Amino acid sequence: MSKDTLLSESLEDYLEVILELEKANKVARAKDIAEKMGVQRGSVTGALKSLEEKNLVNYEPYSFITLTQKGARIARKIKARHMVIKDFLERVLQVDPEIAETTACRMEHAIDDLSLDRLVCFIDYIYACPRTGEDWIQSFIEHCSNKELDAASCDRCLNECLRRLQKISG
Amino acid sequence: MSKDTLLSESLEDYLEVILELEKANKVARAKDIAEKMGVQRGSVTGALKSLEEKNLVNYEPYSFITLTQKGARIARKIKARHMVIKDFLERVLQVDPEIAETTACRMEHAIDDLSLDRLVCFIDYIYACPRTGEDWIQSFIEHCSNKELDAASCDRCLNECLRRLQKISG
DNA sequence: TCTAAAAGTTAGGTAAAGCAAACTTTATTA
DNA sequence: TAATAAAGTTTGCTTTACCTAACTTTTAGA
Repeated sequence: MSKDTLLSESLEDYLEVILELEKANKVARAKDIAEKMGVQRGSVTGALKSLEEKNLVNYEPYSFITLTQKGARIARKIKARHMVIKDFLERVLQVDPEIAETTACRMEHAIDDLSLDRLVCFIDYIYACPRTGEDWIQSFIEHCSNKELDAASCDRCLNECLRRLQKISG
Repeated sequence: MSKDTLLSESLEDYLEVILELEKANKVARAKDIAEKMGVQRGSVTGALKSLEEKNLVNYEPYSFITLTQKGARIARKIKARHMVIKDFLERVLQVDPEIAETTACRMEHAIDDLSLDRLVCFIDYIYACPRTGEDWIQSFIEHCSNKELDAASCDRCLNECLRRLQKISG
């Protein structure tokens, strides 16, 4: 029924953009899709036909455009991938938001479901585990420039951790 | 000179495969490229012409195939991306090696240089920092199934960390 | 309400990447 | 060394995804 129709990256992008426009305007218009995708209006028509054939959008010439259930499910999935990857790049790897955005746009088509689940879990774990968290990531940034763990900041960081551990184990 | 010729994913894959074959056989043969890429022999000829035009391979009809300096530089870069991503998926996220392999094959084309650098640094940091390392990842796996941090294993994990911290701070 | 502008579609074209099948060159071996 | 097998190339076709330009439909204002 709703099995993997194996979409191209391009069609995945269209679904994602339509989802965003639906959320913003209740309905997507071809012109806005074209604008968001950085593509000519004519190209949108072709993509819509192809998505319609695959039962991912409700579309007929000159009509409004909405996602079908199946289309919406896929669009949300891809958007979720995007957000998780962007989050990881930004909050964990401390990548600049703009770069994180464009890289997430590409990686969202490449990651598999299992790895994504793990990534979600991993980000969660970093912030939940008393051994890591905010300050641990802070010291990652320093590590990035130093490459070598430097004694002074490592000490500071360890004390932070110790304090937290003592608080927990009483 | 050797600036970003903006290769397609497909051509990047060809370079990577040629690099591997060169490493194994000193020289790449079209038949082997076709086999590794899962593509017909005829398609390889086309790709080689295109790579030759871009000065990435030394090629003329019926000749052996080798990478130019520029081609080798790009191929190594992509291979490095592949290895780093695979390493992260396997050793950090604990993704099954086969899935890690195929996902790395796709993600290697999507990641940017800065994020890759950060990822390298991050993996290094996890294993270098006394707060994390092998046992911390071990407990990540448990966290993955439990979702909630469970008191018993968290305690065990904390003790492991404490022991290490005490050893370091004397 | 009628007409221009905006939105949408169609038609024809290009480029990348692949296929299958026919063909040519090179290599092997009898 | 000749003929045959293997490797490589060419040709013609397909699909995807885009473009531009001309055309049609819809919308909105005078």
